[in-house]
Amino acid sequence: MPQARSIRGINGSDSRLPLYQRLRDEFLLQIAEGHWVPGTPIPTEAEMTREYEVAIGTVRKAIDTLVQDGILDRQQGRGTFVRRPEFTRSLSRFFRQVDQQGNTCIPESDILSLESEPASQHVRQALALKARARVIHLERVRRIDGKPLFHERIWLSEERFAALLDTPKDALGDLLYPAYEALCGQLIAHAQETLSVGIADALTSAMLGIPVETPVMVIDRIATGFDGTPLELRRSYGIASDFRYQIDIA
Amino acid sequence: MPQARSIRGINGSDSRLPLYQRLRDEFLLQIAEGHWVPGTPIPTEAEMTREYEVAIGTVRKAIDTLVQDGILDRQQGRGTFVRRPEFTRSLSRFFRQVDQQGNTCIPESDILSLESEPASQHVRQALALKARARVIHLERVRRIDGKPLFHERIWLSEERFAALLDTPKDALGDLLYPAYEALCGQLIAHAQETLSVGIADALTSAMLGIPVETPVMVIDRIATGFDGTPLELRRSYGIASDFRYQIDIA
DNA sequence: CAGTGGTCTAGACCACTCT
DNA sequence: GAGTGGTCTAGACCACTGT
Repeated sequence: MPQARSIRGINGSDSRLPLYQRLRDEFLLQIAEGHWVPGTPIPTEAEMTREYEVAIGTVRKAIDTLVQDGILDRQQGRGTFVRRPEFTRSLSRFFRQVDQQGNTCIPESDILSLESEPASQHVRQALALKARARVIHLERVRRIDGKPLFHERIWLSEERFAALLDTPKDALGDLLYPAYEALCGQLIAHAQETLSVGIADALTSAMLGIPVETPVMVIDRIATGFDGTPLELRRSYGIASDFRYQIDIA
Repeated sequence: MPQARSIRGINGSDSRLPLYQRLRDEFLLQIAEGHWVPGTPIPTEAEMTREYEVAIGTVRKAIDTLVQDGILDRQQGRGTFVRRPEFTRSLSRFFRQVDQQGNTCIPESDILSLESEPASQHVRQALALKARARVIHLERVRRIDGKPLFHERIWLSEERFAALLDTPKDALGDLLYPAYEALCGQLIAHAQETLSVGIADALTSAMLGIPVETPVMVIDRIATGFDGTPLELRRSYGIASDFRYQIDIA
């Protein structure tokens, strides 16, 4: 019988906070520390009730907030899981990405280069690297039916992602994040994207097949792990006229 | 003692749906029909418990979902209210709108023209107007500290907004939606915005003080009332280099 | 102070998934 | 059939707002 580690006093949480919020913090800790990982269900509601000595409604409310935030995923009859983030929600999905049959699809990835280089100051800051750290730099083009959609520049800490240097660049597939997980054990949990408008430089315009100095959408992304460490820095260039973004205001 | 109108059978809702979802639908109906309006609290949880003959937890869950969707607003000790939509969440807030003191602020509105005209086919469709209906067309520039931020074109059904034609255009103030409510009794509840990139035409470039053919962000907005009727069509042009949009992917 | 929403409990029963 | 999350109930007590 495991010791019930009552949530009421522990955990560093402000004990004036409602129980369900302290529970929520505790759950986030379990995820950040890697005790709960995507793929295996987290403990059942009944177990948590015993473990933390709270009512099941309180456990449910704590889980509710995390489900709401897209961090957990309930599956009736199966269990509750840590969600893999849905990068289909990226700003990049607002580019016209349909194939000849009219289906939305994942663009093909064509990696132009993959090499080690010293981190520039900007990259070192964004990835929180030590002085004189090295990074892996990828350049790639993403296409649908051969039509270029994005030109992308990506930087990764060489220390964490060294395994990529031993992999032929044509073997990485169309999606990088599964490769990060499989080859380097690095799980991407969150990302922050910033959209702005720029002007195509020589390389980008050549890659996208547009005249130089045409407007392009620029998407800057910083992707982080479950513990908040920045793992990937990415800049994507897309043709501005292919872009259309829609929101609802309630 | 009013008749308890049990939610269990009525309301056109599919009776296989959970109670709280049928309650939610019922609440949305109260809002759409104007029985619940912003400014006065909706009935208390205890009242609804009696009215619909359900447990208070079920009422709370129904309200929870509407609060989550930004439709209701709970205020402890005061009551629960129908929310006025926050148009501070518009895409337009992603333009650099700070004054000389560095504070975010509401741009000044300078109405260039306000006149009645026959609806074009595009406007008629967007506002769901009858054939040969007339519309009110506004053109305005929005500025901060005198610096132009947007050029806007706005169309409204003349039938609903006739009172605007009797108002001097300088008396409308910086925000139109309060004027719609005060002068025309038209409450904006939702809006849908679409962002794309275009090229400034002669008028827009003159209004924004930029060269012709410079890239501009184009925000198309359709704003609707609580019952879903489209009320306003709006197109805003802003300087692309002032634009920066940020999202989080969880 | 009365009345509101906010938190928490304790349990019943249902619907779904897997074996 | 055993075990999971989903729905619903009934009530206690707390925290905040207005008078």
